[in-house]
Amino acid sequence: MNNTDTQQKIIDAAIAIFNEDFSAPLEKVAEKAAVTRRTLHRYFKDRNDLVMHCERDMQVKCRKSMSEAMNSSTAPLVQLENMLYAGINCGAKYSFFNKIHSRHEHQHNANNEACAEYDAMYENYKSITLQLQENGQISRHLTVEWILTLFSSVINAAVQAESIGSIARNSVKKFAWYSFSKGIGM
Amino acid sequence: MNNTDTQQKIIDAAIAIFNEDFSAPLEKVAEKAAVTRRTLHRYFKDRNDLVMHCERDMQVKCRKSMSEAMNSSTAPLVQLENMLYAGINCGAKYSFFNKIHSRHEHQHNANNEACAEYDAMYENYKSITLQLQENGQISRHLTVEWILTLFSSVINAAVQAESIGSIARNSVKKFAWYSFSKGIGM
DNA sequence: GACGTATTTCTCAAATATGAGACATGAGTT
DNA sequence: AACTCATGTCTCATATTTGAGAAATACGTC
Repeated sequence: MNNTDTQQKIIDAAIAIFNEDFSAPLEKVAEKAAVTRRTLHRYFKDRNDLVMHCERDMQVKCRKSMSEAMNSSTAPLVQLENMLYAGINCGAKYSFFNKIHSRHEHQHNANNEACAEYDAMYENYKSITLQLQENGQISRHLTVEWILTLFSSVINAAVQAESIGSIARNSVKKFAWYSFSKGIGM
Repeated sequence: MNNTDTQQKIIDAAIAIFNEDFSAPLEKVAEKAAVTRRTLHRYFKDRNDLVMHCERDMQVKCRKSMSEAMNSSTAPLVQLENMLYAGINCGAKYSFFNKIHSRHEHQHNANNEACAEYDAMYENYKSITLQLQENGQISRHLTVEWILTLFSSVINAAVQAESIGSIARNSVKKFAWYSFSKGIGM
């Protein structure tokens, strides 16, 4: 196995584990990644280094998916739908990225690259929402903040449903979009 | 301060902390509860004991709120709305209770009191949902599982929105019910 | 103001988590 | 078969977390 593969495998495992339990011992990450703790430490100096790589990875992957969704159309509604699917596709990467940046402990710093990315996503999203509200395509009495919170929540729900496997994989996205779009008054 | 007050204060703090970070050091719980770690240990034998007390507390509180909601009416729709509000009122207690019982690691045991309670809530909820679907009051093409997942997610969203304070406190419940009810095709 | 109880402070031993060196192993390359 | 590179194994030092004893202190009550 290529060494960048291993590194990525560890990062993916870490994101999955830390998303559920941020202070979980690195042993669990190693276990999930099917490597030794010793190997993990060869790739990442320490816990903090690993977390930073996770953040970077999430930032890059989420940005990529989200901008693809944005570019998929000029119609805000289509963009929004594809952004929802993009979030679901990113899975834990999206969930954790959001969680970490909306935590209380996390004090925001616009100079930080990941924070800037989060801001950018937020702004993109906000402008689409406002446009839809102005056009009267979605409810005007909901706040943009609530709509964003709901957006993340529905993605979480979908990701969770997929991982539990309680719902047919191909139905999840349809359900998610149905519930979200109706939920914002479409 | 009464000693049961202190115990409860610690449990509440623990639920809030563990909900966000399950393996967080007990120091953080003590800090949140505004007591010394030494005091915490006088009330709880060890970490596991504390977690068990948290589970028990969540189980009792959630059951109480949920059964009140159930008894508030015989109309499924009113029951459902009040169950949503009940969940939001329980805050982290509801979120964490759900999280813990729907985790992968957690293997379910119907003999366990808390698990039984979770099952009971689930069944209650399920029967209401099915009734509404039969009556044609909500969409029939969504599965009960998805509706439950969405229910929990919307509660999480509301709880989070309240704790962040990004949305006026009295609006949150209205938004949540609006989005949830529309989201299930009402 | 004395008394009992809860809590804090200080301290320390045990348990667990972290990080890394030294060497063995094993798969793939030439 | 000799070589390389990634990974595993075994080991150990250090750091952090955990749990509890002992004495000091705060707090309400009588």
